[in-house]
Amino acid sequence: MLPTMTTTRARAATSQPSTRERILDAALDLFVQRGAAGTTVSDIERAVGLAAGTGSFYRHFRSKEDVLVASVERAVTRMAEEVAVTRGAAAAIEDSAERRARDYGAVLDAMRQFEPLARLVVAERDRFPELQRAFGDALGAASWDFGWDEDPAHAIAIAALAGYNSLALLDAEPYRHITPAEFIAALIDTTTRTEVPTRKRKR
Amino acid sequence: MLPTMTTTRARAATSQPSTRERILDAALDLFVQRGAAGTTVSDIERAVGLAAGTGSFYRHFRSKEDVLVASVERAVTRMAEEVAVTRGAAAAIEDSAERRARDYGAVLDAMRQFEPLARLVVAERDRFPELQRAFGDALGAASWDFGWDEDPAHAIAIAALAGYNSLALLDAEPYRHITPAEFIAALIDTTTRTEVPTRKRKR
DNA sequence: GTCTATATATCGATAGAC
DNA sequence: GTCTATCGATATATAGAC
Repeated sequence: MLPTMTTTRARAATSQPSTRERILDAALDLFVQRGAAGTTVSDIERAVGLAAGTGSFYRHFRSKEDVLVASVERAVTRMAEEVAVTRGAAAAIEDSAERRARDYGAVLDAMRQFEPLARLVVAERDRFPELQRAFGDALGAASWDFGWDEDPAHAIAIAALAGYNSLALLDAEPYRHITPAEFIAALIDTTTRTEVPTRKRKR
Repeated sequence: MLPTMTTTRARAATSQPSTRERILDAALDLFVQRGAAGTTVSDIERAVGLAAGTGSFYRHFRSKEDVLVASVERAVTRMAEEVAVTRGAAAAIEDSAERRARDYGAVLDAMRQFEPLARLVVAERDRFPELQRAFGDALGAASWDFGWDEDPAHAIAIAALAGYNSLALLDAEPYRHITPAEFIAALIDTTTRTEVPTRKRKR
């Protein structure tokens, strides 16, 4: 309401990010890398060029927990927006196989980006339930939602992408030696040859 | 070599676990739950019934990092042995579909067990590279190893199980509402209808 | 093998000068 | 908005009595 309150918004229109925003970015990096408990306020201050150990941080946030929640919520929202755009572009493609390849590629990219953030949320959600809620909202906004009964094969494909991502991250064999393109191609091939209009056997 | 050195092994044959072993168990639980940095030596002491704040812990381990590495290595080895046994039992089944269902069930169970440990390893592997090595060895011992070129459909199925596991853990839709049995059944169904000896079209 | 007591360091956070 | 200085709480770790 007061004139001075417009500072943040005014600066957002210019080039240089405010110290508050730089703290949000740097803090998230540290939280993801070392965990919330493993990150000190001094670390954050040092990362944004403030003198470590002085409480300069507290002119921008009320506590370490405050910046944890704020930074995760911001990052999760941003990523969800990007993913929705990328997947939307892929959805416009005509050819069926090509469209799936592009969509799966976009999904896998999104998972790669989301994964460090997801790890942080899972690790801290007991202490900060807000994080879990923000993450769930973001998944919805990213049009991550789809039915199981309508298309189980698609749900399985998405799960396979998620599994490939985390297994490759763990350096597990053979996934660490398979490229994303190879995996996606095989995935489409495996889940495609079912387009038979005839009813199948038992059950 | 000395007579007093046999204490640990001697007690292992009896009923009650030594304080050292109780520390290993309790510490791992805490590390998984709160992270390494979020767990204090006092927490560990309290969890095993020692007075918190006194340094009794240090009569059994030289440091917190010491018990972190030791507890993860022990747990990872134990789990790998259990998994190998369970999967071995499933491999003896005659019927193909039934064997796959049992094997996938065993794999999924193993993933559920391994997952908290895997999270801890991924979170701390930058600071403790030994953990990553121990985890990799365990994956090998658990007969987690298989080829991509020989059977990509199987590799995709394993990835799908891993993805289902982590997505359900994230409370993502629709996976949180699908039971393991349902998912496995659909997975087998999807990756099965390909047993056609005839060559398929293009490429 | 467990406790008391304590050394030493670091953490989150605040008050106040500039 | 940033720094100096500092408080109070808590952390790892050690020495020594029992």
